[in-house]
Amino acid sequence: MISGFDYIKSNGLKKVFALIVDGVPTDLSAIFSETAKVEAITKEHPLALEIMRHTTAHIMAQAIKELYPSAKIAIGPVIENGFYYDISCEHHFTPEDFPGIEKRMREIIKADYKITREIVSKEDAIKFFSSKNEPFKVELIQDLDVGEVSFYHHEDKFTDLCRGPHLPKTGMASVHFDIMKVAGAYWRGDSNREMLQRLYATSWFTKEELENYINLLEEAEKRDHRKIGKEMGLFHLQEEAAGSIFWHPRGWTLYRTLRNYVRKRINEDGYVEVCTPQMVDRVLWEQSGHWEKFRQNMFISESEGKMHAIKPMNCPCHIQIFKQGTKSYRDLPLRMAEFGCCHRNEPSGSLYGTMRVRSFVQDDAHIFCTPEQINSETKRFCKLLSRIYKELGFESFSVKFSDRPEKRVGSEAIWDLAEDLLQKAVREVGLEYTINKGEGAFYGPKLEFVLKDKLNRDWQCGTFQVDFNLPERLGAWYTGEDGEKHHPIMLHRAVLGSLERFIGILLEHYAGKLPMWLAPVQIVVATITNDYDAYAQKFFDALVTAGIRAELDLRAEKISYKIRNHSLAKIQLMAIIGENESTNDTITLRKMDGSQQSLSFSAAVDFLKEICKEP
RNA sequence: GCCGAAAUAGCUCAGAUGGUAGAGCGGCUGAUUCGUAAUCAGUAGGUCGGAGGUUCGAUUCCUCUUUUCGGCACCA
Repeated sequence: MISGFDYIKSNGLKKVFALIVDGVPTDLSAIFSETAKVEAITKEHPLALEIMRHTTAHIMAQAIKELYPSAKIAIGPVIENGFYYDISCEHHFTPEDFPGIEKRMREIIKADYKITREIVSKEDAIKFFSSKNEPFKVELIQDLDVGEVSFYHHEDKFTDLCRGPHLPKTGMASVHFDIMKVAGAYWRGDSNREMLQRLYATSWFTKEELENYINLLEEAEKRDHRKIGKEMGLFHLQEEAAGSIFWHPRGWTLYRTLRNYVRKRINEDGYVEVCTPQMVDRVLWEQSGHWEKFRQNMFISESEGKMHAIKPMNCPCHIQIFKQGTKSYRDLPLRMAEFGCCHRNEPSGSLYGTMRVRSFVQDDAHIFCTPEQINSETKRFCKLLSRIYKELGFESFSVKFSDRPEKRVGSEAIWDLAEDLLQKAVREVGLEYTINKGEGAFYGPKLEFVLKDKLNRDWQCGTFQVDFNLPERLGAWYTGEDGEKHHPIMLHRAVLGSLERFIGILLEHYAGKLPMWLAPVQIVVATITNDYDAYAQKFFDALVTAGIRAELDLRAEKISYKIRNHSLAKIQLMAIIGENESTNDTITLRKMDGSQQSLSFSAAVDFLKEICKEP
């Protein structure tokens, strides 16, 4: 048997963070057989950063315990870009405390304490943390279904419960970290339990990486759709209608353009569009089961002794249309779409710009079909969605498949069928997917489509859910080939999700510089002096006739002023009209980056028609 | 909903240990007609988020409340 330290020494390895012994990540202190398969984790290894961050999280906990002895520590995991530690403390942490904690952390790193692992029996571990007045650790250990746990000691200065592995000494942790923010977080993610203080930190091997990350955050802040929406004059929100959007002319133009584009695509794909009531008697929601489950989140209106709910979704209404008259298997699949405005009383703390609102419109549709049609409808939808995402400028998206949850309705046979059909269909259209075990809806399995934006952030937008419950609950049926009555399968689907949210995503993805066909103002025609107003007006009129969304700026301002003005509003193209243009019957088109080209009057109109063309 | 922070002119922000506020941009008026990201001058504009309380006096201190921001929880 040899130790990890022996191993790296005999192999002449340096700066090893940890080892992977027979496939299991372990500390350098681990003892293992000479014949074991060993891999050294150095800086380049994918696990290295994670291990380093984890140790840094412990160092932060140690620093906090030393500076605030009354602090009780909970958990401190690694997350994307860094780590956090949850702490219960009488002292309310503020960003002013961060430099002090960071300073102490750097001292701990400099002190280069040895980090050692110790195996402790469950009983002793509980005793130890009880004596240290660490109730969260005690609870964690109590809930572990094992006989012994491992401790990590920073010499005699600090001890934490942890599975590891960790760096062999604190001096190996990177000093390129930054405590970012403090926020509340429920103990064990349970909203009924104590709220702890969560300190978030980011940590990197090099200063450069840390700076890159900070820059990325700054870039994300610049792209914030709330900020860009204001700069572009798209919408506003105000106190009297929290969670609902006031769309301004430019914003509403974007909204309508996006909606009409989707409308065109689904129309081509064999959908019919409907419009259903905004308010529906509670009886229908009781039948659908929503009243029982979501009553808290529904807006209610009462009149003449009747209680209505403002619709939180469209599906029960679509079933009402389906139920009109009789349906035969020949009517299926029936693809029923609606850009219906839905209201959900979202918790106040969850509201976020246009991304999470109480009043929104989904590009919603329900496909009524037979079980045999699930496969072809799934494929059809995947193709539609792929095309729409691509045309909107999203190069890649991923698919998640959620299978049967514990609490569910429907027979095992139909779940088997639906899950198989769904997965098979996704494979057949050539999409890769990952499985979200047990995450399906109670009424059926589902697919979720996740977009990646230019900042590499994920946004779950599309959804495709098989439902073999609601049509039955609401009494929808069709006559099959066999002459018998059958309940149709209902497929709930959306490509963009909510338009409000999707517009937010688009704004952040493009940093406001939308593709021309989506831009609310495609061009501003601006004159250099008022002598050329007539020529500018003529060009502007030609553009409007050609269906271009143009605006005319005849103000007696300098051209540089106008350029700055419109550039700040993210207008990407301007027509500059001065003496040259007017005398030569040309148009100078200027892009936001300053590049420009001169075209004849008619060529300019054609050019604009071309670049503003909707896909 | 929970924890924490914030709210001052249309926007971005400054400010006073309690004596009713200030800048830049924007608006308006006038002048300027000037070729690629801010022309000059003048002027108007604020119950300092809302409601109570303490005080001779509150935008400032206290309580409540609304909204926003950062997270957590939630998201049919």
